[in-house]
Amino acid sequence: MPVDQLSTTFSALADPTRRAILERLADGEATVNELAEPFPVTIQAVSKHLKVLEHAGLVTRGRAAQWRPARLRGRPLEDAAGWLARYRQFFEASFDRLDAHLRTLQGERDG
Amino acid sequence: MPVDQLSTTFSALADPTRRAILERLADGEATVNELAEPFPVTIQAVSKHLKVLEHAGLVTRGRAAQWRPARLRGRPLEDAAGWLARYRQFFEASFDRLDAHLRTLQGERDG
DNA sequence: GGTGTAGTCAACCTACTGGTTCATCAACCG
DNA sequence: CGGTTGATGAACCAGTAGGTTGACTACACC
Repeated sequence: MPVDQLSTTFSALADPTRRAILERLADGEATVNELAEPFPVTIQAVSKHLKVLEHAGLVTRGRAAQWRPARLRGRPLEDAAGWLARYRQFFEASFDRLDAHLRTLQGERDG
Repeated sequence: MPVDQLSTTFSALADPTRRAILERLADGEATVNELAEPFPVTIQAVSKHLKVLEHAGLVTRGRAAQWRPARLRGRPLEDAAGWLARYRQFFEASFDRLDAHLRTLQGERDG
């Protein structure tokens, strides 16, 4: 029974169609029809997915004439990434190195 | 219909009990009874959660006498974090500014 | 071999999910 | 006004998820 924000977020991300929708929205806002185009499901199904994403705070909806463009909101993604970041020590090589590199860069700039 | 790895991972993370189990396992391996102790559910339910986590590749099980200790595996978490990292630009706070700053620096250098 | 402890299997129940179809609302356009 | 386009609402359905209880397997120890 997912009620907390993090559960809602991860749950929303657990569907490939919804992740694809978010990927599309990363390029800018889009209408339901535009979003539905690549998928072999009905518009209504996509509309439902958008409801889920909206409920999770991952998208907001605008209103322009008869269109209700969806726009990405990153906040919950940031929280999810924050939760995952606590397990960095269990990740293997590459990310660690990237992170170390970023820290080094930052250190050079700030120090 | 979550069949891909990422969907399986996010789906596994979408349950607060399972996330708590992972948090516990970050401190080292534990038996089913130890893992079940904090939760108001039966051992069987926790056993099921472990099955889900195992199926998602997030834990492996050992075998010592009648115990089957669970151990955290970070790999899928890394993949999930990798997916989320693509949305860094949509995060508001520090990372965003750092990123923008880095881009600016690079632009100055390259342009 | 019998008893206690750790854990899983199986059957079952309720609730939710992702999808459908059909109907409806809202806004533009001729 | 009437038709068309964009999108949602509602009812329904099959499958899955998370939980339970009860029975069972596996190992340890006397």
